[in-house]
Amino acid sequence: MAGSMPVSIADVAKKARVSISTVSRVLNRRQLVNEKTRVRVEQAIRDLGYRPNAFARGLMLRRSEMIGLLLPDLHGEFYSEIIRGANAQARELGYNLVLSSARDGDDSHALLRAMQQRTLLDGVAVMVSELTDRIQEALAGFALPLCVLDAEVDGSPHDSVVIDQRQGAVALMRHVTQRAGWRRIIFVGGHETNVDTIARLEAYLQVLAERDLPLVPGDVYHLDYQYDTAYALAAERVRSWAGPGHGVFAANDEMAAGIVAAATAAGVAVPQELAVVGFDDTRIARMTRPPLTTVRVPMAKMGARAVELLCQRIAEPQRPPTRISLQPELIARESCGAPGVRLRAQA
Amino acid sequence: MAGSMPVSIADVAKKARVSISTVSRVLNRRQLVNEKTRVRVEQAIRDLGYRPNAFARGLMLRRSEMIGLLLPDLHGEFYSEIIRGANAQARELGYNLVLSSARDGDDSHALLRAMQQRTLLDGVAVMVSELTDRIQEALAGFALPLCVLDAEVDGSPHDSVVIDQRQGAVALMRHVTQRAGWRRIIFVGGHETNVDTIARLEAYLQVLAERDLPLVPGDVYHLDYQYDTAYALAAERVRSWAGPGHGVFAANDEMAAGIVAAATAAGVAVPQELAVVGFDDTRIARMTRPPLTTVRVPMAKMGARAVELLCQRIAEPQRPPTRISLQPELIARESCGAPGVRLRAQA
DNA sequence: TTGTAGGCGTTATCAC
DNA sequence: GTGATAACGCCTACAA
Repeated sequence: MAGSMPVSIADVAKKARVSISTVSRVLNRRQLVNEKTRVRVEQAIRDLGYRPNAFARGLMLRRSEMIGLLLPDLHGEFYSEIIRGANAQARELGYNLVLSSARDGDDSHALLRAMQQRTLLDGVAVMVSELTDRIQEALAGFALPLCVLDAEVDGSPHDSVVIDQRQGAVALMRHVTQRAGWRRIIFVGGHETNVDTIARLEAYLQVLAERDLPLVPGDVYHLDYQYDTAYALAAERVRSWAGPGHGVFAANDEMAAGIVAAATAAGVAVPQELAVVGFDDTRIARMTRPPLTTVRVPMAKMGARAVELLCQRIAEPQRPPTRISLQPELIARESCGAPGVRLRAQA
Repeated sequence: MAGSMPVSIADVAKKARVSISTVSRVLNRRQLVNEKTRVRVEQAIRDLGYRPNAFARGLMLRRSEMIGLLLPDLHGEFYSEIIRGANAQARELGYNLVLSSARDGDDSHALLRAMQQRTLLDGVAVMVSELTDRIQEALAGFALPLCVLDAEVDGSPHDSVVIDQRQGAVALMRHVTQRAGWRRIIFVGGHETNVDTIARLEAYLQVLAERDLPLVPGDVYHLDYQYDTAYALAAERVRSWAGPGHGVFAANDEMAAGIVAAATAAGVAVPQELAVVGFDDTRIARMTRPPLTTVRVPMAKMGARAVELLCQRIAEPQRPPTRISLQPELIARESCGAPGVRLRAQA
């Protein structure tokens, strides 16, 4: 079958006793070639195990059918689901997905540079978790088709798909204050510069004000979205947090689960002595005991829509920027202590 | 800055009043270039916003610095961790990672074909969960450097990194039969053709025989590795499974967690009335109540080592095939009912 | 319907 | 040190 030395279109042409262009036609516009010749060429292709060279092809066509997906991290189900959705949609549209993630020291800004530097990508979908100046700058000067996930960039000329975090977080906060009767709310977020944390904290402050609840600065914590860290913090603080009408708003389900586990381990009953809610509705929310009240974020959909937008722009570079806003959904379960609220079936 | 029309190396050369070759030399820093000319060229590059065309470059160099990672699925932490490890290692070695996964109808075999068809990949790391004839065939005739994950392919000429599943599963089975005193063991695996399930089932049978325990055909189930499916099955069967010395060996942690949850919901105490163990030691294992006894599979490491092997082969195509076997590790927690066994600290 | 020839943007091999 | 020039493998007018 496949010889070990690279076989080119010229080899096929010779073997089929036709010209190079005819082989090319067979490869691309099959209809424009005589039936008999086509069969002969196809036979030669098979015999030689010929595979068109994608570099040469790309050099002419100026496209690789590859798009990049740049994520701030790869840890946990949140990103995993985005990848899953993006991958499925990319395949659907005939693209391959090139994955990359900020890691350790080097931030997204450096990666953005690298991605457009000597790259074969037709475009990039990028999720930024912090909007530093350098990142804004990198986005603004980006040379490839671009789609921004999750972050709101003011006056951005790029396509973007965002979650209406504010709305979801407000709904959650109203639920716990109105339905579950929380009066003291501990906020446990990610890093202070994280865009998601910022949006959720804003909602926290807004509803606190709405309900005339005092803002206690010491009740706002900034961690890193990880289970373990939240567990450790809660293990230390949970007794001081506990009390009637007290609850924790964790900025994601992982941290919420860690807090529930730490509370339970410390003998603090959830939700009776300390209620807890999370965010994202990853699978861990249902597996926690009690199951977490949370806000469902359509992660896979977000990935899929971003890829879709990106591919549309690649196909039609001049179209006006589109912004897709995905609505999150309040998922009321038992960890918040609201009486008998079951908005949907639970596993 | 960057003009909108593609600027080539020729433009840079003209602007810097040098030849194309000199620009190329500046770019690749191989040979010495006069300091003054170098500066002039670099200035021109900046002024024009020149980025070398990766296709043309690849056409000459015959490499893209991209490697593929082909997974059977993208669902859940298992694959997510493999991706994470692979991505980190790829970056480390200067490669980009192109992700792909079998989805719905089209199996890995079709994907393998597609990947080498018109692709710019320097090599592919592939994880196969079923060793059908078509897949074996696709692997055997693969034209690119290849590294196989997880599956044992007899007499394979390829590099591979595998987990010694058998050994891990045997250790687990011995633990539950000897330390925890199980005498009836329900096995809940993935699909019958799944390579992991096969290995774990073999260990199950082996230790059953070792311990002179009867094999009850009705006690072997084949599901799909999902939490929900396992929950549903257990919800229905858990009362008939319960009993002193009875336990469930689930082939992954997700299913084990589902079974624990279903048992708890049905009022069957874990591990007193029904013990449960899982496999993989994903994070869910620690979060389950009681925490799961399981076998730790170094998923991220598996991904990283596969990429490493692959890149070594790309660099040195003629080297003899390497096979890396990673050892799993028994993690004894509380769900198995063994008395006071704590091999390691728990979160 | 098929062939010829030019070009895509690099790198590599020579000369100078 | 630097500059022509020939590959690399493919696509696509244009000609036949």
